[in-house]
Amino acid sequence: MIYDNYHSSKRFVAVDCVIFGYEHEQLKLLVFKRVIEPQQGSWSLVGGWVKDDESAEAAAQRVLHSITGLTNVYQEQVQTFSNPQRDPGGNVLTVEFYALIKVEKHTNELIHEYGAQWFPLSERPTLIFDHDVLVDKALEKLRIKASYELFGRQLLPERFTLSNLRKLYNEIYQKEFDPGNFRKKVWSLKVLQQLDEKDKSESRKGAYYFKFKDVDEIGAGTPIFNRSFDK
Amino acid sequence: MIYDNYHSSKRFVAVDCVIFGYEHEQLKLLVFKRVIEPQQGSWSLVGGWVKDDESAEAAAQRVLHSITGLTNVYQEQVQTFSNPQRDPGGNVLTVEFYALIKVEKHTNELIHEYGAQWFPLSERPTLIFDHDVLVDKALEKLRIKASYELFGRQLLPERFTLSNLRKLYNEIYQKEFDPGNFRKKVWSLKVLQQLDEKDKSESRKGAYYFKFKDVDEIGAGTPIFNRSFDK
DNA sequence: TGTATAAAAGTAAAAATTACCTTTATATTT
DNA sequence: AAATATAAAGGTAATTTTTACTTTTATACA
Repeated sequence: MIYDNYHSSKRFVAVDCVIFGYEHEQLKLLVFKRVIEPQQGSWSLVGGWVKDDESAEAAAQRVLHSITGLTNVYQEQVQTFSNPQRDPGGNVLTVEFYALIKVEKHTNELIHEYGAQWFPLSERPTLIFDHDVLVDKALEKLRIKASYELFGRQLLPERFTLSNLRKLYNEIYQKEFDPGNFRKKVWSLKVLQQLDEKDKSESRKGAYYFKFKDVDEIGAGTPIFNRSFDK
Repeated sequence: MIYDNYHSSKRFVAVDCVIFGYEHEQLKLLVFKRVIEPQQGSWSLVGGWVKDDESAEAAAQRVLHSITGLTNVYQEQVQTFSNPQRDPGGNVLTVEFYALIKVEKHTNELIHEYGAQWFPLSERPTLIFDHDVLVDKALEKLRIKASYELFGRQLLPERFTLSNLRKLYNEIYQKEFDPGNFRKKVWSLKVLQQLDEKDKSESRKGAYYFKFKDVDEIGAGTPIFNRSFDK
């Protein structure tokens, strides 16, 4: 090691994960009861220390695996918080990620063992430290993502109706999209494939199931935003 | 300190700044000749260690001040790189920022003393480690920023013509915007104020100078992108 | 006085968005 | 068996925005 002179003996490096799920037409957040001091027992994001020989990305995957049993969880780095005073327990730099998972029974068992719990985003408890800010930032990034490309692959089941998808968008942006216009727009993006089967649970007529096309079937850019300044 | 058990004795925390400037109708990057091993003498981004009692944001400001003499430099966090192998000199986690500065004579003197140098983005030398990736990420973020809101306040002089602004956009997106359409679009955003004076250096007729309105004069949202999915 | 130049303003076609309305399919009720 | 109710699916027309141009303007210089 070459940089020895410059070493800090006081800073810790952690990851925190804002874990989003979608169930019963609600966007949900997975938080857990803190098991270490300070503020043991308070609600907090799921996090952990970054080991010496791993990247923050790998640490986040490890943490996500430990509470959900899932591997290869979809995650995006959000930003890093490094104010030395942000955590009263010490100088903790945390790299924030958001993760998207499908809420399912078997993962939920593990989650319970872990003392974690799903909350609808709007009913989540106050979190420790700056974690409420982290949630806001993650949501902001999520919204930007969902405006750039059709979103939902990681949150919805394999097949879903356009109503399911629209309601997810309603949740994300906290507004009501027009069913007809939403259908037209989404279909025009050419990233969905219509299936033969219908979901009859919501209507007499039944709504066709759709699925996301495979990633390699989709052309490079299918932005939902419409750039101005194109010429 | 409560977390002592979990402390890493091997990881360093740094910041790296992708410093953009704009001069002679070119978007430029400030890089400098590395003064420490490994790869002393190679071109690299401007960076530095994050001290124990400061945040990454503060460290970036400190580094920016040290080479430009400027305070309150505009900066945005880009992302954090933490692959333990990214720097052969040790396990260095770096928080990346981009910064925007006006290229001016007096700052340039300091920059020279420091062994730093401006390069047009397209003619920049290869940088050490993963720094070329960092530049790409910063540029990506810059482009997104410039598509969300009218951009240039931090790079252009106090007053500028619409041609100046358009050429900056040409540089950022590497394409030619139509002068008429650009003018129409930019003016419709209502974030510029037209001045009485003209710049006669580029044309017989002369082009009116404009300036950015003060931040508090500008209404909340003036996106350049046009969201779909608005209803 | 004419000419050349970029600035500024204008225009019309095309595309996208928006706010609706109509038709369709079918399980359930009468 | 027919009527009904419902969400799905598809359609439409007005409006707005974008795009690709053209025309007019102001003025220094030949």
